[in-house]
Amino acid sequence: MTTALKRIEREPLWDLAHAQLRDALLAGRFEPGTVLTLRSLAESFGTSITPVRDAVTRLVAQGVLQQGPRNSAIVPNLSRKELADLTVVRCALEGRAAREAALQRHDDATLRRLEERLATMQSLIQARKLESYLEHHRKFHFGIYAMSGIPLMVETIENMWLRCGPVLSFVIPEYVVLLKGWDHHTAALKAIMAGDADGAEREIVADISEAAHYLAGLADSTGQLKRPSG
Amino acid sequence: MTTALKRIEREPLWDLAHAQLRDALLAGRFEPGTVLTLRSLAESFGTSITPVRDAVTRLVAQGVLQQGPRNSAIVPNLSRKELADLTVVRCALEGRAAREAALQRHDDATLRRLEERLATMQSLIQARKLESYLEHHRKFHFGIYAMSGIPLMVETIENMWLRCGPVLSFVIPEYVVLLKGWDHHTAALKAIMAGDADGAEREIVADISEAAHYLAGLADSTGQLKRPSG
DNA sequence: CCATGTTGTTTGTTATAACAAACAACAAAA
DNA sequence: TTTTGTTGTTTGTTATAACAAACAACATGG
Repeated sequence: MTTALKRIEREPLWDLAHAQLRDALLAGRFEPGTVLTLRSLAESFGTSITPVRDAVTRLVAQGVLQQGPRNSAIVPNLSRKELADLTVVRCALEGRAAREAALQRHDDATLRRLEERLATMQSLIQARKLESYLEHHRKFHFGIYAMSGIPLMVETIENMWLRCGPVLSFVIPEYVVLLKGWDHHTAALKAIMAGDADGAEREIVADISEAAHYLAGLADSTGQLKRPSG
Repeated sequence: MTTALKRIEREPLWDLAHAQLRDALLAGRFEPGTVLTLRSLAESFGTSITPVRDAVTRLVAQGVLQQGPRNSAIVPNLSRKELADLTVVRCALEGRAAREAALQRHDDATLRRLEERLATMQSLIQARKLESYLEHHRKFHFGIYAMSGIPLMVETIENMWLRCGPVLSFVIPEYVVLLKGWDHHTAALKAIMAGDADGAEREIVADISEAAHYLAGLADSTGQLKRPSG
């Protein structure tokens, strides 16, 4: 039976605020180092401070926002060391997820969808549509991780991506255009389809490591990552 | 210069509530499946609902508490599948942490402290002081993970431990007394001291896997983990 | 006896106000 | 000029009240 009536769901305001902040962080729309004040956020959302307080509390608990002095929430500015740490954790997690994905059977529809997305990504790069490329790039990675069949894994990896969200936008202009990581993506997918667990893990780890190595080059003398001025 | 005066810091009420709930969860003082209502928690803490709301929001954001219908917070009851997922993630994370720990040099004081703790754990088992054994067991594991030099790793692993906190108490009566996992602990520490990365990872993974295998045997026909009646 | 409608209670959500700590600007004294 | 004290503003914290949805108990009608 099909539901004739649409399900009633009144999403709480703090949930909407949380999602909006989350997307803004992931897209790099907040300059690293910015302090987010409850009242200004409340004003921009058109609500009282109570819902935005819940949202910010949640973000801080997830480690997405750093808590500065006086429990203020600031969008994190990654140092070279923090980026290296993030890379180690991401490699362990995402490498393992790719391995688990390779160990399981998948229906053709799922695999074909990923192949199509890969093709889309290539054309988006050549068309220099960088912002929508990043969206597909993200969905490609998480499409693989979802194939592990471990929701907790996906959730944890998502948390790591959120943490490097603000600096992730730094990578757009130069790195992506050079098709860096392109071969790793195709090789990883091919390995998963072939059931090659070692290969899948190796390619994903290589993809992450190389991107991190590129990003590390953007650090200044103090170790802080900076957006390339070009 | 040494600070002559102690730093002034008035911890927020919701931080205290968060810590108390966190410890109670980790110690298994809440029966899995219990729904935590804001007003009852507020009454037991002697505060208004605002601080406890912040604390609960944080716990839910961390995945420590599950959110049931009507955004209510319930202490999670792990299924066999969720335990298996948790085990995969923990092995990837904690195995890698042990590996990183083995790759670095450590001062003798740190290593000796861990050896002493290991001895303490053994005597606590033989004296059947199970609850304080678990405390030392936890500190031993995290002592190793801290030696990786990666705070993010420690933080993420801590999150995973929190998630299996409620059922972790199930393991106390029988498993620990049998000295299961004892050899893995000593072997892991020895491997780290010898700089044997492969061995360190292997032993930690074995420790986690065997405990998980034991726990999985406690699942009922529906897949829910139950406290042994004995 | 069962189904249905009503009502009261419980519970999360949101807004608002009062509060305290921190910070910035400015003024006054050395 | 520099330092110090004051003041006003900003900002997170907490309590409280009003609100709405969900649930349970009970009553009512078939």
